[in-house]
Amino acid sequence: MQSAEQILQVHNLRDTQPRRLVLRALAEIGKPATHKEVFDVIQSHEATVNLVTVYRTLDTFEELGIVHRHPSSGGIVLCSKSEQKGHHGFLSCQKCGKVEEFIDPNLCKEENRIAQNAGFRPKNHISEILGVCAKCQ
Amino acid sequence: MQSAEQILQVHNLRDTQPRRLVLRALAEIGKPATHKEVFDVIQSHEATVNLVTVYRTLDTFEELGIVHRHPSSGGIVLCSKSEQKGHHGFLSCQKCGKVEEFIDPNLCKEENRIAQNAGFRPKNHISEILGVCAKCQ
DNA sequence: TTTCTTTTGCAAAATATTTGCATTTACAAA
DNA sequence: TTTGTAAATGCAAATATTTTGCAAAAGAAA
Repeated sequence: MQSAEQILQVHNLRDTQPRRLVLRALAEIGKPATHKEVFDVIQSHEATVNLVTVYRTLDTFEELGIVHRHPSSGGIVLCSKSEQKGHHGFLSCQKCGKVEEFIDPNLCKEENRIAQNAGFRPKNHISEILGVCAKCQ
Repeated sequence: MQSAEQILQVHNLRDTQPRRLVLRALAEIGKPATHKEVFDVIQSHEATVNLVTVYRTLDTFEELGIVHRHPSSGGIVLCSKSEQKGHHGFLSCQKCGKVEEFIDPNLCKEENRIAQNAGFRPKNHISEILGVCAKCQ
C-alpha cells in the first residue's frame, strides 16, 4: 500500500494538500466514488478542498492511471495495481459494492482474438465482472 | 434490422410517437449518443419530443435491453443483437466512433474462471475492446 | 530569498438530470 | 365504434453535475 506522497512522487506531480486529501479519501472509501463523495469525505475530516479542485485533481489522476473509472457505476476508484503493467479489469460485488482489480493475460488473448476476427486492431479494453464476492455469499 | 414498431411490440411497450422517434434517431446516429443528441436528431427532422421524455424513454429501453450504455463513453447505443441471448460486448473504433456488438461464449468462460479464482459468483459482465476498425486502418 | 510555473479557490455559467402534476394517448373491453 | 383506464407525455421548475475564467496562493528550483 503506497502513501499519497509516494503516489504523487512516482507520477511527477507536485505534492499538494488537496491531492493528498483526495488520495486519502479515495483509499478510505475503498470502492467507486463520485466526485461529490470524495469531497464530502474530505470535509467529514477537518479539511476542506474546493469541489472544483476535486474535479481537476481526479482528471489529472485519471489521465495518469492513478485512478480508474469503474465501468458499471461510472464512479472513481483508486487503482490498486498501478505497479503492474497490463490492462486492468474489475470484479465488482453487487451486494457490498467492493471492487477488486485484476490483470489477466488470458482474457486479453481472447479479446485480441475477438478483435482480429472482426478486423479490428485492438488497443485497449474495459472489462468488468459483476457478481457476489466470497464474503457476501 | 427490426423496425421501431416491431421492437416496441416484442417488448410489450405501447407504440407511441416519442418511442418510435427515439428508436429511429438512435438507429440513424449509429453510434453511442447522449440523451441530448437523440433529442437534437429528432428535432432536426420535423418532429418534437420533450427532452424529459427522451430521458424516460431511454430509461425504459435500457431496463429492457433495447439499448445499452456504452462503457467507455457512457453514451446510449441501440442494441444490435437483441434476438440473441448471452452477455454482450462492444468493439469500438477509436477513429470513427462506430461500435459493433459481439457475443462470445469463450470470453465468458475466461471471465467465469477469473471470478471463481477470486471467490466470486459471476452474474454479469461488461466488456469493451477499443481499437481501430478495418475501414479506418 | 527570489522567480517562475503550476495549482487552488471563488464566483458564476453552462449542462445534465430529476420531480410533480395536469393533460393526453394507446389500447382493450364493452 | 365508443368508452374507461392505466400508462405515457409535456411543461415548469427544482436539483445536481460539470465547466470556465481569473486572481491569489503555493511548490520547487535557482
